[in-house]
Amino acid sequence: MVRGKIVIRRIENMSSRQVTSSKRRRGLLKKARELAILCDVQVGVIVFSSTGCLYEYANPPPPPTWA
Amino acid sequence: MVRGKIVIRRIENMSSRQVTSSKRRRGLLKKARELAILCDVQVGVIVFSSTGCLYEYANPPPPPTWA
DNA sequence: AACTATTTATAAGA
DNA sequence: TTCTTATAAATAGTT
Repeated sequence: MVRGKIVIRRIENMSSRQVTSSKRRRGLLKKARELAILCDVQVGVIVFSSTGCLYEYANPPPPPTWA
Repeated sequence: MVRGKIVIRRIENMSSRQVTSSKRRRGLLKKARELAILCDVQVGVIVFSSTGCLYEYANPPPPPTWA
């Protein structure tokens, strides 16, 4: 995408795969947050990293109307 | 972000909110797919639109090693 | 739905 | 891993 566009294919080099993973994970969670706020929709994102860590985003649903 | 940057705040106009929602939803799902493929991680995304539709992306987990 | 001017995301490098 | 920077990608406003 940047200094030479890339092809969407598994990155073989492990260290660059991890670097890309953390960068893109941040981007994905940010986009999820923006979509939820801008458009007032419920969004959930989960990412299980290869190191066994869980990263997630979820926005709370609106309160029930009977409350 | 584009012809005048925007603030991340609920879009009040309903029709533009819906347009933005569908555009950004597509972008989010694409990013999720790219992260999963490039970095070989498990990703799940769900979006509940205000019209009651469900949009999702999930990549299958790797097969169990004992198989 | 298509276009396009800009902003944003990000690959590579430091 | 965090910062920089050049460039690809996403997208806000318009048509």
